[in-house]
Amino acid sequence: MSLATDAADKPTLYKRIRADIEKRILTGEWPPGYRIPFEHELVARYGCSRMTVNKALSELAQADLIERRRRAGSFVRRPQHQSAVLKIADMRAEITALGRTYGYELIGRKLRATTAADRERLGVKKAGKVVAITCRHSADNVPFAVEDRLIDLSSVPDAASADFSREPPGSWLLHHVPWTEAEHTISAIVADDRTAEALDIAVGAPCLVIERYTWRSARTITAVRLLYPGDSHRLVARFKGG
Amino acid sequence: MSLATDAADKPTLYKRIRADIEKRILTGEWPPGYRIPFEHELVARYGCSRMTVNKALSELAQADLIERRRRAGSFVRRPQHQSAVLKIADMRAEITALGRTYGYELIGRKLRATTAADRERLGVKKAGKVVAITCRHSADNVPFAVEDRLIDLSSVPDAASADFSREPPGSWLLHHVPWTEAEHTISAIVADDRTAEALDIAVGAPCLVIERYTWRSARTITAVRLLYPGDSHRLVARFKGG
DNA sequence: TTGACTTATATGTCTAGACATATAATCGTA
DNA sequence: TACGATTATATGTCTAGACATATAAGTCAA
Repeated sequence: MSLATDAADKPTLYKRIRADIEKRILTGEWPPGYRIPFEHELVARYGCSRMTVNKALSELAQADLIERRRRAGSFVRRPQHQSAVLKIADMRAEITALGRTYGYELIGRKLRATTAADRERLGVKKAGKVVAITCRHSADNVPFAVEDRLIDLSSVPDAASADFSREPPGSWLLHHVPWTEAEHTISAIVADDRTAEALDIAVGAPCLVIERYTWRSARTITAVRLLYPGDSHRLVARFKGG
Repeated sequence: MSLATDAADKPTLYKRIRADIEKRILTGEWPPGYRIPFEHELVARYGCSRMTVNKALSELAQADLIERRRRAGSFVRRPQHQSAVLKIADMRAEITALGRTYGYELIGRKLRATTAADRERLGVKKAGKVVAITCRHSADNVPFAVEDRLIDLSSVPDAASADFSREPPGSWLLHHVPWTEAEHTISAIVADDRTAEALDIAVGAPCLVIERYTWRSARTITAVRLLYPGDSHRLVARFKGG
């Protein structure tokens, strides 16, 4: 039998404190600029030690919900519209999540010495070798996106002998490269002849372009350009999702 | 005089521990799946208490760099390309950051009862009133983006009497609404006659579209649609930026 | 009024313990 | 061999202290 008020002893104390404060901020009860109770006040309110409330507040500060200032206290921060978590899912995951059948097709693969354009695109200076891959992802046999990728072989030598006819280079890399950082650039273009044909859309139709440049501790790994039919595809980014 | 190895006693111990581990992960020295030393081993290595290494590891877990499993240990996670922090800056900040002069111009403002299309766009069911705003942001007097916005007056009644002829609705809202969540959708279109004229580009030129839907604890606040010339504007998202 | 100095205080970090809990590994039994 | 019970252990949370440090606020002199 549980107590009358339903003890709900599931979450730990520091998480409850964090959730309590987060709720007051998100509902507007504690607006931006509001000084939330001092640690010693929360200690008294929750009847716990300072380290416990400190952990709750530290996590809120890490999430940019509050700002902590020595001697002054902790303050609710202004919402920051400008920052959003953009999910760029793995192509297969993205398509299967839509309940559609994922399809992959290798269009071209070439191993070559870097051209000046390749070096420009990869952001490297020295000459070297790359694998250039063109492939297409489809959903229910309808073109979903075309991919145009360069892999720097000086960083990922194994890619020279990898078989990309069945496995998309993106997932291959995900399993063969230990850790990476990436930069994304998003823009819009209209389809030229080749793009239109590859995506099975009209010439002049809008396309969304995502360019991703990936590296690991200052070493370039890959540069990829993804072209989506612009009117069908949508990227959804949710801010401050709990 | 500092010691030979350069003591560098600036950062606190837990931050040093966190940075040490992060570095090994990022350089690939500890690849995905690698079991990082147990807490008690790190305690021995750094000569500190368990709470200190626990704080370092907890933050790495929060940042999704490692995964912690009871009784098993802590493991380096696989890199997660699919998540990137997309910065959608405030328009003025974005333009001034480029070293250009920001300009704002109100094109139209209308207070009206919601149409079915408005309700669809705002995701509300009940009838009500909205302010519909169209405006233009420019950089060095060149059109930079056009904005088309609805504000739900049942959530933000003050917006009815706000003066949007000088202040963009985005910054007005930022100062009048306590805290919000948002969802962004990005797509591409080609400019129709009106868009082409507003952005001073050719009909049929590509445009990048960002739609943002904002709410506060389940209450709709605003829906905004931003149109950028697609070949000039770029959104940059950086993943796992230190 | 202004600037320099002092003080009070809230947060930042850390310790040396404690018990809770999930679970990998082992052991025992059918 | 397969499965259920037991045990060992790494992490999860928490405490009651401690000292460090940045800084808001007050004090005092020029």
